[in-house]
Amino acid sequence: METEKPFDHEALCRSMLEHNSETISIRNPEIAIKKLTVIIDAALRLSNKKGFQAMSLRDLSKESGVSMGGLYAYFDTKTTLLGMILGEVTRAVERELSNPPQEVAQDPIAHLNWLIEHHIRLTDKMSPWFIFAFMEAKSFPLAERRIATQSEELTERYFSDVCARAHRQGLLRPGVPQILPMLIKPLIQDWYVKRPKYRRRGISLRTYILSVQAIVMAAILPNAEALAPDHPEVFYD
Amino acid sequence: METEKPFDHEALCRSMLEHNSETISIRNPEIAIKKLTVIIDAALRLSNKKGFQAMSLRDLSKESGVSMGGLYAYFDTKTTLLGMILGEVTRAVERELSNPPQEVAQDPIAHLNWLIEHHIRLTDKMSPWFIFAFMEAKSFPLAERRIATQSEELTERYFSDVCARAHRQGLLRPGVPQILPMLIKPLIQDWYVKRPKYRRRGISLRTYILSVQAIVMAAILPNAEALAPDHPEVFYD
DNA sequence: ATATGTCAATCGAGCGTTCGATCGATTTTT
DNA sequence: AAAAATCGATCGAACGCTCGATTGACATAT
Repeated sequence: METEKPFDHEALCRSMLEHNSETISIRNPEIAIKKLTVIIDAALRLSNKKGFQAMSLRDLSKESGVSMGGLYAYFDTKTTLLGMILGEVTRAVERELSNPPQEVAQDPIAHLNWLIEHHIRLTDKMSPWFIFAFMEAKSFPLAERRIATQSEELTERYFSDVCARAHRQGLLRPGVPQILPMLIKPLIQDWYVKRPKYRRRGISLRTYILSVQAIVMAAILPNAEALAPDHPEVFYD
Repeated sequence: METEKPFDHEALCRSMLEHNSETISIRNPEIAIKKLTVIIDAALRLSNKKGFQAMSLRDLSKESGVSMGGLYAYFDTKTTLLGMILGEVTRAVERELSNPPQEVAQDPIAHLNWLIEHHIRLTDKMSPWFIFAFMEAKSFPLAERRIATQSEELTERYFSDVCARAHRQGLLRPGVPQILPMLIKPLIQDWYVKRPKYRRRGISLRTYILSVQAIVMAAILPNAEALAPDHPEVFYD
């Protein structure tokens, strides 16, 4: 049970502590990480239920079991708390998607499939974080919104770069929409944006990944056969 | 300029007044519609900027030019205001998508393309309304959230029904993901969810529609040629 | 071993402000 | 003159945030 999640909140909060050491007044790292985990956990739960603005610090205090004043040992402003969470999301995306294995990086098609799979898996493991970043973005203060926009553009560049490479190598069939790289992101996002729906319908993570890959491959590959893979349960019979 | 938008807010607010006559205390319909239009217009503008919860009624009063007390002649609760807007969105979807022209309804493929085009065009004309319904849904009270969920499921059924019909008629190629109908919605939603991005990149509505159609057609049609249409500027060369 | 001193960590009452909602006075329409 | 519509002062509750008081674990002195 303890090694279950490689991206559990505790590990993320450790990174969070390192990157915000000047605004967190707690000196003992063990205590800080443990409590930060509880606070962030509660903050994501409340935010994703009613929105960050609508979450009062009294709500957060009650949900986390940390007093009002105690909270302010971990952030100096409600907006700072927002920025801390947001920063951790963008760091995770960069960390996980910028270093594909060598054998994958050489083949643009394999690279694209790798990006799709790992991006979905990342957002799955960190879904409360991504839901937060996505749904609250519009109400961010200007500075924080810029970070969110740049992070979004970075993600898209992963897709557009690999598509451009595939195009240069003549791997695309005719009639691939130029904005296809922009449309991969919403396909990936739906997994965490509407997660309850997919859970309700019994769609597994694996099925979802295979389906998105199949759609994207169908959109770009010249030979239609390449995309009827060996997972029949995923597709129309 | 006056006949520019078939779904201008005034027409929508007229429908809104009819469906909420018991909670609106203004007796003169002309006055009511005119003022309701101003109020809803301001409410959508403010909500989509900072979130419905974060929008105070004082903000709304200032933005709309209607006094605090005046607002309460049009709704008895802030939540009621939310429900009024939401109801109008679901009505519009049903009104616009449930009656395809006869010649389209007979061919599932044409029907699917028709649904994609008209759904995108509807959300484009009513984008503030759809942004509101989509972004605020999670913070709705239970009753309002149910309406939103059912509306979402209705929309999806339009797509899944037509896909099922295409499948029964043997029009689908092998390897079409069973969850494809679920994934059409996010492709459509991206147009209004991330509209500033598409505007920034100079993507036209027409290009967007053609691109989504091309991706979906590529995903379901057996012959890849069918999807290299006569709009070269939309696609990779 | 016990007593004392120290300070990071925690707490919750209370600050000024703003919230959703109310209502009697006033203006506009009929 | 009566009715309809509009206004803005007003309310108690709740907001983000501050701050002085308290705790408890550990180092030092006895």
